[in-house]
Amino acid sequence: MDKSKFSAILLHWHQHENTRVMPWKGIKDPYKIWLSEVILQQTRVDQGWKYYESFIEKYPDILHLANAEDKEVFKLWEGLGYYNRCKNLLHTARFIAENNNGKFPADYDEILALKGVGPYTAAAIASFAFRLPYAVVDGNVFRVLARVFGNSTPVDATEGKALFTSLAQELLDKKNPGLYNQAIMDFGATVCKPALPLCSNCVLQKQCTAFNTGTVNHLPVKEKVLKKKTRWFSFFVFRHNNKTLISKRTGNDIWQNLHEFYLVETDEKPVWSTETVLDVLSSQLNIKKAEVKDISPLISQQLTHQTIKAVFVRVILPEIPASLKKLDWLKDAEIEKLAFPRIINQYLSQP
DNA sequence: AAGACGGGGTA
DNA sequence: TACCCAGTCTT
Repeated sequence: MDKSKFSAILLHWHQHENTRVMPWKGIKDPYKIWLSEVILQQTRVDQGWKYYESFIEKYPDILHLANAEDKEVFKLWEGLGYYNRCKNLLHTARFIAENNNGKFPADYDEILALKGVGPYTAAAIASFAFRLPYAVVDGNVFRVLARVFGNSTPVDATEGKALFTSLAQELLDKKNPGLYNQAIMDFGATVCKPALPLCSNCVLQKQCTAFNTGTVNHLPVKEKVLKKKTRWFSFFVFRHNNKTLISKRTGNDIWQNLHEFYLVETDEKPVWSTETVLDVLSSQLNIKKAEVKDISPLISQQLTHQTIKAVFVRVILPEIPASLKKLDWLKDAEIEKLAFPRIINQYLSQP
């Protein structure tokens, strides 16, 4: 592949054949670019689209976001996953509001230093909003470059990341960095797709090493294997006087900053009956008076790296025991304002 | 360098 | 089910 022709072919394709439309495409407002890029980290465009629109509607500029309450912003992020993105989003909005008078930094290194902004997002903001010559390297770029240049260096290791970043930077059209970055990502997403790429109709077919050697389906190469585990959760839905016990998740675990019911995690599948539940309540929480309303069937949720299997046990407490007094007991109207993991919302939305 | 972090689409 | 998605942060 002739490197000097690569960007020209891509830009030509972008101008004449690329019909991909997105609400943030072509805009220059760094706040909106930043927001869209954070939402799209490890997230499909279709999935992030609605979230972007509701964020822009509610927080049209960075000061609106900076002044929002955590609870409200997390509720808007609910369901999108990778919730630390939301935490960092708020942190950065407030940082820019306080330290830079709400003005987004226009320098690559300053942008990269922001929390939640890595090399990809910094290059995207720098090129789209400020026309700076930084090449984006995301999953699309890894795939397109690995195939076109027939490079089987693993993209998920340090060497491969450096190699493809350097190659991307070399190929970047320095006069149109934003346009070029947009082009290669759209190309990767719509033509040079992970599965069933549209090679027969590809403008790079003649120059593509992978196509010419029949290795399209073997590139890019990844070497890391995902380890999966299964976890067993028992959520106790404690009710007392129309209030429910709700806690906020903290610590180094999934769903940080989201809310949940009183959780007991076990190493094996829990086998609950009214009797065993009452035993556990008595021995662990010193609850002597309780009515076990019902025990849900096992509900399963597949995450990327773990399978969650959860049971929900509804318990009516005639009085709040000392062991649970300091926790938050909330009315339904308050609960509706909080963000919950999908598996809990799934349970709550059941008839 | 390796692991952790969600939820959904596709084959 | 396995893999991937406009990646980043922590250990």
